[in-house]
Amino acid sequence: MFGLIDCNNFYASCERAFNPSLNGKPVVVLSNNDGCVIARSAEAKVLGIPMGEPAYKLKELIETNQVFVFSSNYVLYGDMSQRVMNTISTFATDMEIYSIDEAFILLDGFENIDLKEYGENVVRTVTRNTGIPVSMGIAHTKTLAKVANKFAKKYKNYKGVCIIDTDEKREKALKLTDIGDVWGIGRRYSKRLQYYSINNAWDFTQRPKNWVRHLMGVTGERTWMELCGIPCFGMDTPGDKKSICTSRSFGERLTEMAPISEAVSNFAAGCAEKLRQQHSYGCVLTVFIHTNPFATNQAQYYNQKVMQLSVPTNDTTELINYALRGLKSIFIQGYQFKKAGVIVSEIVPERPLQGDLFDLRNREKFNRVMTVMDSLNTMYGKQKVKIASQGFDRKWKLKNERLSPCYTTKLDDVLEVNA
DNA sequence: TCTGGGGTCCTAGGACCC
DNA sequence: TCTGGGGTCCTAGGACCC
Repeated sequence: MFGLIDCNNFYASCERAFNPSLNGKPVVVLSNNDGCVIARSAEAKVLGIPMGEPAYKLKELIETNQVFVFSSNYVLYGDMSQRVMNTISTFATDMEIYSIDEAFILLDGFENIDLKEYGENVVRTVTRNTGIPVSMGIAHTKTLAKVANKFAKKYKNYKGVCIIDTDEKREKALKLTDIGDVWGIGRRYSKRLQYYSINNAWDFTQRPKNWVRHLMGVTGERTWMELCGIPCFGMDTPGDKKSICTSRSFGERLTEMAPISEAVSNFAAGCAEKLRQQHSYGCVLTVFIHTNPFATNQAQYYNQKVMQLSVPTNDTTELINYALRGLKSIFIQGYQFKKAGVIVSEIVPERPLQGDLFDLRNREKFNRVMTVMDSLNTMYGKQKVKIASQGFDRKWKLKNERLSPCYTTKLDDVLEVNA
């Protein structure tokens, strides 16, 4: 059996964990740049605030209902996620962290254990240890565990745990699950399936396998089988990233090269750091810039430059160099730029490294520089040491006017309790 | 005025090889 | 008039996830 533990309204719950006055109140968390809603507490959902809605469209609704609004604080959420995962890991020998707020665990050898009791214990313990409410779904396949998890969240008297372990329960659950809510069926397929009068997950399983294969390929076929109780997905051990992207929308529109160069330097540096963390090198670097696609009355420009690196690298200085050269080749004066980014792809392990016969760079030396830089930044804080082109102006910086404190990672932000 | 950021996998078709 | 059979690799686009 697979268990899926998923945090309830994760980002909103993180904000609440250290600010209990928010309990029972509507809370929303906004995306970078305070752009759109990416998390909502149950109360905010009741108010009809949709996921992904731009914040400015909700201004009135937010004011009249006294919704508490937060900029996203990924440092806090990342740290809270680790705490949740640490607790879950004490309950299982095989665990797969699937995203920032959910994890699968393998329930093998649990034949003589009361799964309901076990699940309730997991849910209770995680919530007690971290302050984050979670739910757990248990079933024979990952996709069914996902379905079970939705019911665990939906019905209070389940005490946060739902188990689908018989055909009767499976049929009942699938009949109550909209086709679009199935893991692996997104907006497009859900629309196409509805065209064939498939409205819920049960309808879907009643179609012949070949028909599904024809319409949706092997991925659809796998989902079909999983819903029928035949496992297609095992526990995954996520390997190294195959592409790494760092990109941001700017807090204000930029027209000049200088602040955009600074931003792009920082994005390249971010990619380099991520590469070093997973002990990989990148072989291709892409840099892109574009104007604001929503501003339809303005002149639009999008361009990107893809560059093959002469030697695979994870060196910040080298990647910044490429990125800035690429930027220079695509930047045009006269546009209001809104976003830029750097993507590193064709990622290979650090060793063995294929060198370049004519390479003049002292790679040993630069490697040591990077190692020292990383260790200084680990010890004294992010970006204590950086490359000059990363700059200090930060004209491109994000808008985040409603940022909560970093309660768990910054000494100055630690809560004070008056007793 | 104001609309996020980061990933994965699969498939079809074209170009090429013998 | 008639034009084989068997492969690989790459890329763009489409779908999905959180």
